Amino acid sequence: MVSNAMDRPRFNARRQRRIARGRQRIMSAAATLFAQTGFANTTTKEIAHRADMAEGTLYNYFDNKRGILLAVAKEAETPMIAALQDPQALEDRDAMVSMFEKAMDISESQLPFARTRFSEASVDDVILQESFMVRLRKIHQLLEEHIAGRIAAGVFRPIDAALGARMVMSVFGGLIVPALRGAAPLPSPEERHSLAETVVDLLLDGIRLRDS
Amino acid sequence: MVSNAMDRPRFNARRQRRIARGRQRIMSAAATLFAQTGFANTTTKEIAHRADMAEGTLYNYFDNKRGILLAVAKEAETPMIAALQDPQALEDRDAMVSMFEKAMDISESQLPFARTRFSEASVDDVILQESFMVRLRKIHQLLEEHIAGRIAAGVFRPIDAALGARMVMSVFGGLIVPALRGAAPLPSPEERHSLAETVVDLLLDGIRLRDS
Amino acid sequence: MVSNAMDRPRFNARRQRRIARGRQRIMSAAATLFAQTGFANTTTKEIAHRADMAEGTLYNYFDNKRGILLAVAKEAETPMIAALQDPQALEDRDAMVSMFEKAMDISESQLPFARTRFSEASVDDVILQESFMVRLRKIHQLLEEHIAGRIAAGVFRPIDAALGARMVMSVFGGLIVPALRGAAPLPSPEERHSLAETVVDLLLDGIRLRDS
Amino acid sequence: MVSNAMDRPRFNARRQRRIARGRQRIMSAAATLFAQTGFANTTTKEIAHRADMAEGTLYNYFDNKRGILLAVAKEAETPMIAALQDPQALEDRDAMVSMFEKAMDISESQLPFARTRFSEASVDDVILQESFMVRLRKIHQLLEEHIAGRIAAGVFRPIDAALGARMVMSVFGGLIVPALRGAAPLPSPEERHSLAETVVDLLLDGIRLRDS
DNA sequence: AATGAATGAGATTTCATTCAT
DNA sequence: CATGAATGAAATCTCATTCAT
Repeated sequence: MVSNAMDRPRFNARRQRRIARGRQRIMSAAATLFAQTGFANTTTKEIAHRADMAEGTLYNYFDNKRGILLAVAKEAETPMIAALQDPQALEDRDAMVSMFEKAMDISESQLPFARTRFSEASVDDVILQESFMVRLRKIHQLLEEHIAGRIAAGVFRPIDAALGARMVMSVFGGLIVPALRGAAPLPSPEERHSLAETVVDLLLDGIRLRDS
Repeated sequence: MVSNAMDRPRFNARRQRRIARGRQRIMSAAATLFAQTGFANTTTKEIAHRADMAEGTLYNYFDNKRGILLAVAKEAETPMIAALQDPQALEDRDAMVSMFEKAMDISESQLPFARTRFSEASVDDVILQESFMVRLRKIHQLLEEHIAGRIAAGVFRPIDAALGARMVMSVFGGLIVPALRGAAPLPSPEERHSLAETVVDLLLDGIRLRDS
Repeated sequence: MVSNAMDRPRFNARRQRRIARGRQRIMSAAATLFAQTGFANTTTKEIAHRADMAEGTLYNYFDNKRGILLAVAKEAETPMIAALQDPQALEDRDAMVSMFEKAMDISESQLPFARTRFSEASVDDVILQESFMVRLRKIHQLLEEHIAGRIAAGVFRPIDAALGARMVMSVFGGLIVPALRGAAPLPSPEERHSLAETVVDLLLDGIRLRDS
Repeated sequence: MVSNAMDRPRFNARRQRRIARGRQRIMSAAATLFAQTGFANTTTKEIAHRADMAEGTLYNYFDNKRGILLAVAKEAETPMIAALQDPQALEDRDAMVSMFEKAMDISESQLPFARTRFSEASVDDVILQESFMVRLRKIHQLLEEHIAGRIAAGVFRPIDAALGARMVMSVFGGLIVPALRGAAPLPSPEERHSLAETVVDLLLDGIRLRDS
């Protein structure tokens, strides 16, 4: 009310930052809890407590509890896609190893977000479609294109590129899903490298055209 | 009073059948709903309605709602393990194809049970441990032994058998998990066969010792 | 329908006995349970189980659960009143001792009935009025008359007979209530005698006219 | 943020008052209802209605219905023990009269609490043990010591002090229990005085060493 | 914006009673 | 008469959301 024309922009910038910080605190708290016991078993009271604010304050940042879930699910920015968007991703063995390594590199702080998205996708249609499938399809498409290219280049056997992509994704899934399910801890960088190498070797020697 | 000794068994048999029918009706209704929207989002009212009985009747068969969940999770009898217990499972290409085919053969009626177990494992510790991990470990162990045998026989490359088992499971997971997540429909028998064949080919040509 | 005029009476007699036996079994089971955990915390299922019959069978003998309670409360036939109705009850020290002794003589099998009546009187108006107060008032009246007689005979001090009666009842209550509350075990016959003697001595030396 | 150090205490004080008022309102409402119809026959709906709040609000103050009961039972602060702790309690006739008088002085507002504790003790083990018996034993012990002292001083007859204590408690019970049971109204101050006087006279003339 | 007590709709669970067998 | 599964009304309890401060 006292603010004049000059204050606004500054206020707004600050305000934006403050709002962003608030949202972040909430999302981080929520992600951890969602990852542990699931969305439905987490109360807004718990989220507020972990975010160190009052229950009512949550509603200054989100419309409702589900809004927090959707934000958490969307936030989860795994480096998977980045890794796969690299046009060199399947260029040669080392590139593939590097790709798997990077794709498995989910930071401790990102894990709850990824877990939440993965878990709640089986229960929430919006998350399944807008957050989960969209990414999977994107990855699938990139992989398919890469593989088609390698086939055209005479490096891979002339298989169904779509199925090949699915195969690669499966193998990657076998590496990362246990951690997302909470059934296994996150692999250390060393474990990631060694896993990636072995898996790529096994994959390649099947997928690569054999010279005999 | 005189014919008690004879009546009891008959009464019990009838009673057993009636109870089994009741339990089964409830579990079947519950499994479908759990698979669709998750345990926490399914109300006892919905279960009762779908099982065509009064809400209170549920409690003549189960102690509480979670009791239904546990029964559903335990019930899920996928043919996976049976398929894998076949000592011939990895004998040759055809045996492997057949194994994958059988392991993917989840009937429409069993699917909700399997889905429930798969989904709720990430939220319910008892299910995760007693129902989910137990089976996974069993499968893993069987595969590892099979693979170690093939390596000893000079058929497979001398890789880490444990990692090989994980690889096979990953590939199988890539085939079946989408259906369990509700992200894809169950594959038809034909699709199963074709999927199994391609996947085995890709797997084998990596795992098989290359001559020349 | 087949029965003729001669059968009826015999049938009826047998029937009466059978019915009486059934009621008794139920009441005995119920009294025990009511005494342990109270009427409201006892389920018909428990009563039926303890009476070794099916739940539905209860309703062949009683209109409803409360009917069982009322019957139990009414049944409780403590020897208190009988003891007090003896015209000699307060005649001399020995008679008084004997009276207290007899009045405390609640058999193990009667205890649950007495306990139930005592406990539920504080919650159930019908029991309070029709089963509890009626008896208390009767006892009070008898005692008052006895005491008035002793005063007239110059044996007791010229006190308010009503208050004297209340005093005697209080002392008796102090002896028996703990057992009814479940706070103390039933006194053995020896304990009863010794208690009665001491209590009477204490009572008498206050109530008896002192000769100086 | 600046004035936090100062605000907190004030906030807390206000909060304490508000909470205390809430708890008190609930306990008062509950005590009245429990005293009338018993714990098991009182619904949370009734309690909330009488406390003039929504049913759910109860659970902001207590974990569950039983929590309310326990709080009510604990609250009941009868002046009995205070009266008995007076070292002069049995000093002479007037002291005894005064003691009984004070011990009977249960205010109208405290009565439901006392009634609840008395009634529910027969059904709830925690209340019986932690709330009821503890106090009875305390009273008993104090009385016993007083009496032993009077005996040593040659004022009372050389009786068993424990039994004497029980006797005093019985007489007191006879005075107060009817009110606790709901079988009689609370005595007015005048009635209390007159009752105490008569009862003490009767007690004393038995318990007091007779000169003659 | 922040607070957190109050709300009330809705979920789970209990259990006396009925009724078909 | 006996049975016990089915019923459904009612009780307890949870928790996302609101709102006065």
